[in-house]
Amino acid sequence: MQNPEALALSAALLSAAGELTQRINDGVVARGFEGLRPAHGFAFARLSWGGATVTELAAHLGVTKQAASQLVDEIVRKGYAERRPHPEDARARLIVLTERGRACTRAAEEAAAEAVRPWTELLGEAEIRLLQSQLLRIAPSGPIKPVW
Amino acid sequence: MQNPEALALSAALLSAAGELTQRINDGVVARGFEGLRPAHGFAFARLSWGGATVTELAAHLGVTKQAASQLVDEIVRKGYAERRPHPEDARARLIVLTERGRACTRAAEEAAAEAVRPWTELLGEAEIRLLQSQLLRIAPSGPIKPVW
DNA sequence: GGAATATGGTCAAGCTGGTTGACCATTTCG
DNA sequence: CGAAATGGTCAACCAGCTTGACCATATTCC
Repeated sequence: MQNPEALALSAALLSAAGELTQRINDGVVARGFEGLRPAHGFAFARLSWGGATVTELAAHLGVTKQAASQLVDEIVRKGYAERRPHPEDARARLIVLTERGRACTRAAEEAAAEAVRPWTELLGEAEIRLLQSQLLRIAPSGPIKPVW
Repeated sequence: MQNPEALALSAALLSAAGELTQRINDGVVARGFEGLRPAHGFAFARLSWGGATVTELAAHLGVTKQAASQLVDEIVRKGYAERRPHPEDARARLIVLTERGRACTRAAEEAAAEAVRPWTELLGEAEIRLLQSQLLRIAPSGPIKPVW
């Protein structure tokens, strides 16, 4: 792949990612969950799988544990999650989603499906599946970081 | 496409985009251009096509013109661009890249090619081309926004 | 032509979301 | 047991953006 092509690929990837994030967040807000930013969505994604500690969340989001703690403050204050004592470590606290938090996660899934739909119409079902499989092979499993 | 799949696709897309941004920026820094953030790269991309006004840049980046003006201050101070009087409008100024700015743009192209290389090895040349064509069809041409 | 309005740009102040550094409670290791 | 490591929070600070006010030049319209 030549240089300018690689840059075009990168720009397209970033542009698509930004658009998608925006649409998902808009969709979540439209479903009645206010005061949320995309970062909260990524936190929910991690929490929905059995909860997590602040430190685990920080690693997942690629920020300091102080920043993660602030974010947890926020979603707790808004009723999406709660801090419980950790069952195996008295130092730690387990952050778990409330029912409202789980409802919000489902809303995000719906919004994502809705956001992807125009792409499916554009590329067709088969190509979307291929795209997904390519991206899954490419995507690192490390922390999810903002694009810039 | 079912809900959880759409979310998985989104996560993969965002993850890949974040990783790519990081690598390109690292590559640019490694080539000796310091003090730059990914946002600067997107500004350069717009400027390299004949320059732009602050307002045009702001629209391209999806920020206020004040924010764009600050960003221009920065890259001017660091020697990547300069403000010239606009040839057709005495109110406006045309921001153009300096030779150093163009060199940095070339470095970004190299870094992008380098960042994409492992993906080419993973998927093969043909699939990468397909991926690019899919993304180009999907990507909106609107402002480039951060992923979250 | 000239007043009214729109547009390009900058300055200043403030907010938000992150950082670093210090600290306490608890756990783990030697 | 004591020392070091780990989970978490508090506090102070900082970068990058926003809003609001303002000036200079262009454009519109009578």
